[in-house]
Formats: sequence, structure tokens, C-alpha cells
Amino acid sequence: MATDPKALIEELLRKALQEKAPQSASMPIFIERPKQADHGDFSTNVALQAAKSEKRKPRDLAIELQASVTAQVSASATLSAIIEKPEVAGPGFINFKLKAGAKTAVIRRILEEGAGFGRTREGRGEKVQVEFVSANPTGPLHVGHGRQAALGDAIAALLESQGYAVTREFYYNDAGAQIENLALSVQARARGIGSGEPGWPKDGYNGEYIQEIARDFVGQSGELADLEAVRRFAVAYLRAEQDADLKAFGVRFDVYYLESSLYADGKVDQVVRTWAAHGKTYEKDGALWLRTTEYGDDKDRVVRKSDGTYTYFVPDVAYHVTKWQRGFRKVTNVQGTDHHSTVTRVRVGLQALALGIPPGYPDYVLHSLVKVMRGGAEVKISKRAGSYVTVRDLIEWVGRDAVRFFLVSRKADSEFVFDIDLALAKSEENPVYYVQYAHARVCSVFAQAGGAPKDAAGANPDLLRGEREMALAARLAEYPEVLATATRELAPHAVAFYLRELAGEFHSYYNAERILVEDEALRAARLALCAAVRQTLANGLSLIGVSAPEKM
RNA sequence: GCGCCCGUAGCUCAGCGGAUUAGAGUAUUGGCCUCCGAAGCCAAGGGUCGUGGGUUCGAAUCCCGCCGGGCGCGCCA
Repeated sequence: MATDPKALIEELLRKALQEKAPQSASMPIFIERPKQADHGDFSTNVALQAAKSEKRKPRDLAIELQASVTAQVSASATLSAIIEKPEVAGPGFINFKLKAGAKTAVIRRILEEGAGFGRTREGRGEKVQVEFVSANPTGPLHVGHGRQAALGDAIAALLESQGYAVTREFYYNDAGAQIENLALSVQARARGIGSGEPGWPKDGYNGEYIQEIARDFVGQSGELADLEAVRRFAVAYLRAEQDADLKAFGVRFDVYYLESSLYADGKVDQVVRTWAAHGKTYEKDGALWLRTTEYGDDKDRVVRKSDGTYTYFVPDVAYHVTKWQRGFRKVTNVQGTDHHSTVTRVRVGLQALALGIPPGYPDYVLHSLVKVMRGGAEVKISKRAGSYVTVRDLIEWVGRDAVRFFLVSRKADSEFVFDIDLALAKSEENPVYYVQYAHARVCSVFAQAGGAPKDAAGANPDLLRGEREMALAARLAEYPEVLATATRELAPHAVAFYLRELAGEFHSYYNAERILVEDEALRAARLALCAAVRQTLANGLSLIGVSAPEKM
């Protein structure tokens, strides 16, 4: 028998369905935590769902299910100690209440499991890969990359928490025309040629960083005529810059995969040969085309241009072949929505290779670009323009924790506005401080109590009977479900929202009740509850890459 | 024009495997520090969930049209 109350209730309902509504015996059962306290701790709408196929009135069916569940509960002493008799409400909801002791049991569990609270082995060690940031080494990381870094890292952490073996990977587009362009721009700058002047490359990069690279290159007496040397220097320079930014942001990668290596290893050629061998390509207008329309694309795509070079998506496909061959059956790419056309392209390219890769491979999490406002006007995010807000700017302005929390607090596909003025002037109102403050507050209480309780051994959670204590315990118990859902949906924003709520309930409790009361037993019980709150806050914050300070 | 995404309180956003009274933060207003940190708490006001239809006993949630916004539609990446 399950020990988790929610799982228990599901088992009870399943059995009730088999008894009272055999037609619907195998239907999915959704058990929610109602917003309204008087609707109990758990609620289900199975009766409403099943009523249709059973051709019954929802409320009548609900009453029968309720009777079955009640009978099962009364028959078992264990169950009776955990669950109250359920109630039928509204159009046919069945609401469940837990016995007070069953609610606070989670406190013991949290203190026992510690940093492991919320973690599961669901993933069974399956290898998964999360690719994110993957910025071209042609400029510093901008806010969009920051969003990607915050999202990707949190998604990776969530997958790890559910038992997957995660590889964080960064793909470097270090082989294309843009790199050539970068080298030419630096070379021109070093020769004193400004943007738009004679000799300036078409579509050259004219950000200030180009001048810095040029200055450094000349300063190290680099040979300006040697474009290859300029290219190597510029790429190394920008990679170092990006690495520094990512480090400051607290994001680490396990693998940096170089696009250039795909060419060097012949993997790009191999992809094209395989397509040709399967009759998926044809020549037209001096170029080589892939029959992507066979897979639902609206037109065929050029893979080898008439100048003999490949289009960008060929190495992209080759890259994903390596992911498959490296044993990643589950791959998530975090990218901006401006890349959404590559989703079909890459998937189709993989299909045309006939390697047995599933059609939906890989997964994508696409995020809208961040709009940065300053002084009431939008700050343009454009590499070419050279004026845009970088990740480093944001970190310097509002701090790493605030940036990460903020960027991960929104659904990936929602567009949102990062108001620099607001972040600058009112950084203390950022929700991250609210959550961190709750953590620091618990630490402060422990400092006065002469130390944190090591475990729940000396505490009796049954002494906690206050409304706020019950609410806090229920919130704590919800944490594992939040992680499971957030992982399944690749939606780390749910963690940020959860932490906000947990912190809120703690602040509320703290203001209403004194923790360090005279009564030693009650005091120990409350300290245990605080310890559980602190542990859960710390666990959640670490998933989204935010620190849990003891003092602020 | 076509494709994908978005439109929920003044502002920034949750909710969207349909269901019991639509939620937070922030802003505004009014309270709370002789007592564990006021970066906090308590309370009030504020929404025809873009709009018009449809499905349903029931729609912010599903379907269609329209309006508004974002992104994409290269032999660029």
C-alpha cells in the first residue's frame, strides 16, 4: 500500500470505480488540492468525468463512490488514522480531509530526507541531454541568452531531481559565415576602418567589443593580414567572455560541442551522403536540395549551396545524429522562438536519414525573447547594432539571484518585459528576496534557539494543530508533486511560484505565532516545522540556481 | 498572404488534462515593531479572463471567425 496520502486516495477511488462504475474503471483519476480550505485537502472530479459514460447523474455516482471509499476506510485501522470520511459537494466533487496527524507527518519525512526531499528515481538513470544557450561566439551574451541559461539550467536540475542522468551541453556555431564576418570586422577595426566606411565588411559587426578585440589583437602584435589568426583570436576572446558570464551566472556545462568538429570529422558529409543514398536529394540551379516536403515541410530545402558550402541546418542535423549515437534517447533543446523554423527542419532532416530516430526527436522548449525597457523605451537587442543589454549588465545591476529568479519565473513561451528601471530602483521588492528572507528568518530563529533541530526525533508534530500550521504542512507535502509536474512539463516557473507561496505561508505563520514558546514540547514541534520549511526552501532554490542565504 | 505562439486586475504575471466563490506580486488606501529580523504581517478597493459565435448540464480553460501583439516564412545562422 502506498504511504503518500494522495496515492492512497487514488487507490481508494480506483477500487470504488471498479465496484460502482465498471465502465470507467480504468479512466484517469485527477486529484487536486483545492484552493478553498473548506473543500478539504484533496478533491476529485471523477464522478463528474465518469457520469457521462456511466449515464448516471454525477452527484448520485459521487455518493456511491463516497460510500465505497468510506467502507474501505472504516475497514482499515491504518486508513482510518490518515483519512476522514469524504464528502460530496457541489455538482459531484468528492472532497477528502486528512487527519491532522497525517498532515504533519511530512515534517518527519522532510527532516529525514533532507536535500533528498522531492527527489525521485522516476527517470531510472536514463541518459538525457539538455542543450541550451548555444550562442554564436560573435558577441557577448544578451538577455535572451540569460533567459535560456536560467531556463535550461533549471530544466536540467529538475530532470536530475527526478532521477535522470543529465548532460548539459553548449553547441558552438564556430564554423559558419558569421564567424568569417566577425574576423573581417575585427580586422577592419584594427586597420582603423569604421562602420560604413570604405573597406568595412558587408553586414559587419560594429559593437564596441569589436574594437576591444581589435585593440587587444594589435596589442599582442598579431599579424593583421592573417585573417585565420584574427578569427582564432576573436573566437577565443569571445568564448572566454561568454564563459566568464556563464560562470558569474552560476551555470556550468558538461560538454561544449564545436560545430567545426562536425566538418573535421566528416560527419556533415556523411549526413549528405546518407540522404543521397536514400534518394532524398536532387540537384537544381547548381544547388543540392533535400526533399523535406516528403515529410510535411512546405517546400524543399537547399542543403548545399551553389558555392559548394552547406547551409546551417546540415551540421545541425549531423549534430543531432551524434546526440542519438551518444545514447541520448531524450533530448531537450532550449531555444528562442526565433529559431522555431529549425524545429521541423532538424526533425525532418533526421527522419530522412532513416536511422530509426522517432519523428518527434528532439524535444524543444522555445522561449519568447525578453523585451528590455529602460527610461520608458525599449532597448534594442541586436548584435549588429552593438547596443544591447548583456547578461553581465543584468547581474551587475540587480544581482545574480534576482536575475535568475526573475528569468525563470515566467512560462517559457510568455513574452515579458524586463524593466531595468524597476529592477534598478526597486530591486529589494524582487520576489527572490521574499523567498530568501523566509529562509534567512528560519536561520535566525535557530540561531536564537541555540541551533537547528537535527531531526524530528525530539519533536512531536501532533502538537501542531493551528490552522496556519496545517496549511504550511500541506504546502510542504505538495513539493514533490510540484517537482514531478514541473519536470514532466519542462516548466521550472512552477517551482518559482511554489517557493513564493511557501515563503508567504511561512511569513504569515511567523507573524501570527511565536516559534520560541516556553512550552518545550510545543517549541520543539514548531522548530521541527521551521526546519522542514527551511529545507524545502533550500531544495527548491537550489533547483533554480538561487542561493539560500542564512543572513541578508 | 501562410505557419507557430500570445492577449486574465493600472502594471508584471499564474491558472488553461472544463466544474465547488477567477488568483498572486506590484501599485493605491488603512492598520501592525517595549516581544523570535517590518526585505515582514493584517485588511480594503480593483477583472463582462481581447471580441463574437459554437460544443457542454457547466468554458479563462475545448473548437471556429475576427481584432490586437510577437516570431518565422533565404542558395543567413
